[in-house]
Amino acid sequence: MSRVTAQDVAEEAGVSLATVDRVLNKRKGVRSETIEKVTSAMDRLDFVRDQTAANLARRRSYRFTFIVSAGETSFFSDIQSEIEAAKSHVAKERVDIQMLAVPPLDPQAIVNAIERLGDDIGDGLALVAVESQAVRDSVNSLRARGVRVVTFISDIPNSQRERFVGIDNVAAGRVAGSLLKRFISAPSGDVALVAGSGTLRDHCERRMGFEQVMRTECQHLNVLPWIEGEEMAGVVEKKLSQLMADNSNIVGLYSLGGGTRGVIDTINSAKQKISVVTTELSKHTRAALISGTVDAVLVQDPGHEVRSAIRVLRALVDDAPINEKQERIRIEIFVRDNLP
Amino acid sequence: MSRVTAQDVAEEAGVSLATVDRVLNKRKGVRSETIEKVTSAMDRLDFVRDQTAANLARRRSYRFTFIVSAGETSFFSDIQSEIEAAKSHVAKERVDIQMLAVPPLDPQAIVNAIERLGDDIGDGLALVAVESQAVRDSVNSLRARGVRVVTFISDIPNSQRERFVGIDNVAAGRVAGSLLKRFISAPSGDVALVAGSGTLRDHCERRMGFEQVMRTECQHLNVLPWIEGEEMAGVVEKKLSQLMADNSNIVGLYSLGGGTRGVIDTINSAKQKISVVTTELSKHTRAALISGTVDAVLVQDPGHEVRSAIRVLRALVDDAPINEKQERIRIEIFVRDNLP
DNA sequence: ACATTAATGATTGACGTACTTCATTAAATA
DNA sequence: TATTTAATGAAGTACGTCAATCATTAATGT
Repeated sequence: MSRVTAQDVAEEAGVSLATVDRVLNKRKGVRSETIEKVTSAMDRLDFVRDQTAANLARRRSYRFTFIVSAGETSFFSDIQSEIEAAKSHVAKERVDIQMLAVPPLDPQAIVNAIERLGDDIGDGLALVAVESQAVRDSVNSLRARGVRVVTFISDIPNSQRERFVGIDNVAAGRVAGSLLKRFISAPSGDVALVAGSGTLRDHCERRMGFEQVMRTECQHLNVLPWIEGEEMAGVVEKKLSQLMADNSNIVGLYSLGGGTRGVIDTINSAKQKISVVTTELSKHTRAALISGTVDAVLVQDPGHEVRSAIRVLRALVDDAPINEKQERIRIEIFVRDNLP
Repeated sequence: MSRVTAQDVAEEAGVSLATVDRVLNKRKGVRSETIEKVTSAMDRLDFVRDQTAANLARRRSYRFTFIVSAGETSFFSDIQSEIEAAKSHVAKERVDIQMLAVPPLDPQAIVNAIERLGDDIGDGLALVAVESQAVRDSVNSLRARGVRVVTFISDIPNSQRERFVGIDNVAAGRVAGSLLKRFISAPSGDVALVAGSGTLRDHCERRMGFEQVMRTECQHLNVLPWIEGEEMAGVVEKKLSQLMADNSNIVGLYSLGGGTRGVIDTINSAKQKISVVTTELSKHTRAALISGTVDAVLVQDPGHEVRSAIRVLRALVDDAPINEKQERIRIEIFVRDNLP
């Protein structure tokens, strides 16, 4: 039994192929009772239109742009290589992807990039957003032009972006908190907090989630003022070793942004046994997990995020439903034993 | 700039379309130097063949069969509904899926099902395998007939199955061990182990991984003889409450299979504070995570597994490369705060 | 009754690749 | 040199849908 075609539906419904096509593509000029005849015939025959043939006939090809941060963190270089990998992978399916790396934390750079691209931006944009009115406006005007926009990794709420592809950062912070709560067996002590920059929404949100848990469930633990590491290992190392020299009672640490290498180096050379949770799966965090310096690493899978962004953009362009379960980006917890 | 077609390649290489096609589809009758001319032209023009058009022309449609356990556990009912969901989703791409549920733990049922299907099994089979020579033979003869076979969730090594779609269960057991090791703050105590059946390979492997960690890293903890719960909540509850009555010093528990509801009910009605790690994300384990009865739940994502099995089977049929990163099934750790 | 509009049919040519047939040319063998 | 064999070209059909055109029919208004 071969597949049911539109022609079969036409015969079953007693109409012409042209009419079936009109119904299929929601073109006007069909009486509602005829529409009914056709749709019921489609149901009876279990017709599913062949997307591949449809795309071919439509000459539809998708063109998407990724604008990502050119940060020197391993996370963003992972993101970039995942985009490259996906690019060649989806090329077979008539999806063309271009990537632009812009200086991190610079709203104007994003706005300029979008301006410069013009129509070359294609059918959709995946954007690592930075909180800023200029970016918000830029996104909104893209949407007005019919370009589909998703934010990526870092969201910009209250804009017309149609979706955010990334994790719930408040929840990520809470996960860190509730893991540390369980990991720390000491009856009391201080907890250090290392972040990248206060201007990054995702960092702020993680911190918020973490402190929520600490405040409400860990009265025995005292969260120290946070260290702003500027995403640089050297800065982190300097500030953290100072902090540890000043506080001999540190029992836990959460590093929620870049510069994790600095955290690891500092702790390795310290004597205290500290429970540590960090982000990002890099060479360094892997080694630290295995050696036991770090207890858990919280991660968002860059590959999943890139593929998800592409699938979502495609679904938006096609007006197709989105498989929510598949597109949910996980807050992944890695310990020594489930490292990939 | 529109896409590069095979026709463009033909012109660039100074040959006919027919020759390009011969090269593209590895048909014989082309001189090696001509092949070189064509492939280099493809490189120069960045030609990527249009899969959608190719599939259309080939009239290729895929037919895959899933044989899964009809177990009454929530995990397998999740698997089944994910297969149903995927079925309608991939139908647009000319992929036809049928599902067969067979009695769990019954090798002969699997063999019979495969026999009965005959050629109706289609191009590929995803099988929740059971350790047995009869099943192994059955798989091997399918492979000999050209049917592509992947095992699914539960592997059957030393067979000709081309791939296993599922998690590393030994690693999952180790994860449970190293989490409990950190969660348990008591200086010493007993640890209970609840499994389903000793005849299930995945359960044995998890147990092995768990005991590895306990033996080598947790000398202060004593793993009690394991409880065989037969995947039934009632049985688990009975045996576990007996065990807890006999041992007043239980500080940790790992439930690695079905019947987790029995574990939760028992612990809820006990007074001791026990660190608990379980499997499966069900209504019950979610509630237990939120209430704090359970500390962590280790999960394999059924949706991911189903979609992965389909993608892998398709790649096998097409002789296409497999995106290893995308197909790696994660050992997911859920705590209260990263519940989906 | 006639003109107008709306709904439908019939037909056709894309889209990019697969695959076949038949003819032609070049190379290898006798 | 004649003959077989291998390599290539030329041309066409098919796949299932889209989209456009033109012709036809039915329904509506004047």
